[in-house]
Amino acid sequence: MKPVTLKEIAEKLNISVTTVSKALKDYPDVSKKTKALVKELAETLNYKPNSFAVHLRTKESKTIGLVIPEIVHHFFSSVIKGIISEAEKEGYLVIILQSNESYELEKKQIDLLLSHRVDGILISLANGTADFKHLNAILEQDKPLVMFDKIAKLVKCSKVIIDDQKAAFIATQHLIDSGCKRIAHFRGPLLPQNSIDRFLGYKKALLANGMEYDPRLVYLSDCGENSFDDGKVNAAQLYKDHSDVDGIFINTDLVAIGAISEFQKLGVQIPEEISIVGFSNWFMSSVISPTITTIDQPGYVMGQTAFIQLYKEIQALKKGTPLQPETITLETALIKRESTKGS
Amino acid sequence: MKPVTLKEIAEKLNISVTTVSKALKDYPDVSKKTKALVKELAETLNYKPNSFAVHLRTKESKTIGLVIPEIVHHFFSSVIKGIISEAEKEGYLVIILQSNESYELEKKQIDLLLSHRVDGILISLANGTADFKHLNAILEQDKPLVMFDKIAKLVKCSKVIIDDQKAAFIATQHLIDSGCKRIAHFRGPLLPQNSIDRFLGYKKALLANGMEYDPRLVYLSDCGENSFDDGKVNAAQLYKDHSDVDGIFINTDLVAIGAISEFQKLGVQIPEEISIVGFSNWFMSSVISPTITTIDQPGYVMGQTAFIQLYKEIQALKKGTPLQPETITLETALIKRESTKGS
DNA sequence: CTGAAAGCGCTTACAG
DNA sequence: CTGAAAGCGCTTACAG
Repeated sequence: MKPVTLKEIAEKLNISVTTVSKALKDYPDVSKKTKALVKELAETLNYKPNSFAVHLRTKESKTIGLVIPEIVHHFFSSVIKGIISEAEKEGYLVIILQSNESYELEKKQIDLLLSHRVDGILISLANGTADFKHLNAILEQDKPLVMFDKIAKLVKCSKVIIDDQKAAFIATQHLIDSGCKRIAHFRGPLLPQNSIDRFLGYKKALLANGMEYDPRLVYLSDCGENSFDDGKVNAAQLYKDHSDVDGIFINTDLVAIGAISEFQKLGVQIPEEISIVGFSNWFMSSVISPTITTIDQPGYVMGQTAFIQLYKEIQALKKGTPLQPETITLETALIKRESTKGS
Repeated sequence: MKPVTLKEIAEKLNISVTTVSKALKDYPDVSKKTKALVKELAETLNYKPNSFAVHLRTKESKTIGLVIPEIVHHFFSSVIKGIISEAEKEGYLVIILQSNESYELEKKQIDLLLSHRVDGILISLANGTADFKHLNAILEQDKPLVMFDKIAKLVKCSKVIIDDQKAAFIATQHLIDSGCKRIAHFRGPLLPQNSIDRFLGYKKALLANGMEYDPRLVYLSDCGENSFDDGKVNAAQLYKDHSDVDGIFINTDLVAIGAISEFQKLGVQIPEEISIVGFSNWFMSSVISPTITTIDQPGYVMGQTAFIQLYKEIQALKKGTPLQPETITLETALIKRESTKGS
C-alpha cells in the first residue's frame, strides 16, 4: 500500500492539488466547505505529507543532527534524552551519530549530516579532536551549530557548558573546609577542555587557601577513560605513595566509585581517613555506601538548553536575521553526602 | 553559501545535468574523460547530493527509525550503539525517539517516523503497550519492522530476542545446584513479556527440581520500574517475612545491587546466608563487592542483529521479494561470580 | 557517448 | 474562492 498523495485526494474530490494543499494548511483563501471536505478525506485516508517533497521545496528538513562521543554513558544519555524531548515539542527529529571519541569519525559524521541537509547540528567533541576545520565547514554553510559539554573555545558558535573550573574549585574548597590538609586530584585525559578546567579549579582552590600545589598528587586517568578501574588503580597507587593524603577530588563519579571500592578493600575509612568528592552526580553515587559527595552536572537540562538554542538560531536564520553566538553556562551544585565530613 | 547542485557543475563544464549525474554514479555509458572532469570538479566544490531530491525520486530515504522505551538505561543504550554502528556501515542514518514507556507516545512517534518516510522501523515496546494497531499499520504500508527485546508475539514481523524463560531457568537452576533450598524471585512489572518469561523460567526450574513454588516468595517491582530502591524495599520485606529464604533470582542487576546493599546493611552475608543471581550483566555487577552472578544479555549484539535483519528486509522488499518474518534468539550466558556459592 | 524530457510530491506566486 | 504553472534537485528511460 503506497502512501496517499495530495494528487489522489484532489482527484477523489475533483478539485486541484493546489486547493488541497492550501486547505490542509488552512490558507484563508479556501472556502470553509472545501476545507472541511479535504480535511475529512485526508483524515480517513490517513494522509501524511511526504517530508522529502516538502523539504525539497521549503529547504527545511525539520531534522537536526547530533554527534556525541559515546552513547553508553550516563551523562551523555541524559543529554540525548533532553535533546530529543525538546526537539519533539517543535516537531524536530534527531539523527544521532557517535564519534567513539575519534576525530576521524567525527569528521565523517558531520559530512553525512550535512549531505542529509539537517537544519542544524549539535555536537559534543571527541577527546581526540584538536583541529576544527570540520566544524568551521558547518558554519561556512550557514548551518547553525551548537556545541555542548566538550567544546572548542575557538569555534565561533553557541555553546552550552558548565563552569567546570568553578565547580572544581567549590568541590576542592569543600574538602578544605571540612578539614582536609593534603588533597589529591584524579583527573581525566589530557585533552578535553573540561578535564583541564577541573584540574585548574582544583589547583586554584589550593592556592587560594594558601596550600601547596604538588603535581605528584595529580593522577591521570589512563586505564580506560574515566573508568572504574582508573579509580582502583590510582587509589592503590596513591595509598602506596602518599599515605598522608586525606582528601581527593575526583574527575568523575564512576572513577570515585572505583577508588572507594579500592580503599574499602585496603581498609581505609571514608571519610574518616580520606574524604572524597566526585563529579557528575550519577545516580549510583547516591546509592552506594558510602554515598558520594559530588558536583551535580545537569545533563538533561544541558540537552534541552542546547536544542532550544539551536532552534532559536534556525528560526532566526530563516527570518534572515542570524543571531550572534552565545555561551550559556548552566548552574552546578555541590551535593554533600557521606564521603566527606560534614563541614 | 548554498550547497552545490548538479546544475552548477553542469553549467561550469558546459555539459548536461544528465551526464553529470551519470558520471558521478559511474554509469558505463559516459566517457572516461568526462567522468574524470566531473568527479574532479565535484570534489573541489565539495558536492554532496541533496538527499531529499534523491529520495523523492528513488523512494529510498536511507534512514531508519528507532523507538525505544528509555534512553538513559545501560541495556538500551548498548542496543542503540549496536544499531547505529551497524547502520553506519550500510550508509543508513538512525532517527531515535523514546516512548518513555507510554503507549500513546509510542503511537505518535510511529506516525512521525512514517510521515518522515523512513525505510524501516526498529522498536522495543513500551511496558504500557497492549494494543498493536499502530504496529500493524506499519506492516500494512509494506514497511519493514523489526522488534527487539520487548516484543509482541502476535505481531507478524521479525523479532530479535533472548530466551528469557530459558535464561531464568538456568539462573534458578544455578541457585539450586549451589545448595539453595528456598528460593525467592524479585520480578519486573506485570505486563512486559520478558518479565513474565523470567518469572515462568524461575517457576519451571523450581518444579523441575521437585521444589515447592510459593507465590508469596515472588516480589513485584513497584517502587519505580526495576529500580535500585525496588531492590532495597523488597529485600527488607523479604528479610522480615521469610528469613528462611537462602537464594533470590532477581529480574535485573540494578535491583540486585539494591537488594545487596540492603542485605549488607542488615548484616546478612552474601552468599553464605543468601545467594543472589541478577540479570543483564551490567558492568557495575562485575565491579561492586560482592561481584554479582548474573545472566549476560547481549545488548550491543542485539542492536546489530536487529539492524541487519531490518536491512535484509529492506533490500528484499526493494527487489520485490519480501522475506518471511523471522525470530532470532540470541544466546545468553550465566556468569558466575561472588554472590553465589561455587557449585 | 550525450542530452532533452518526464516525473517524484509538494508549495506558492500569480492569474482569473 | 479556485487552479494552472513553475520549480525544488535529482534519476532514468529513451532518442539520437
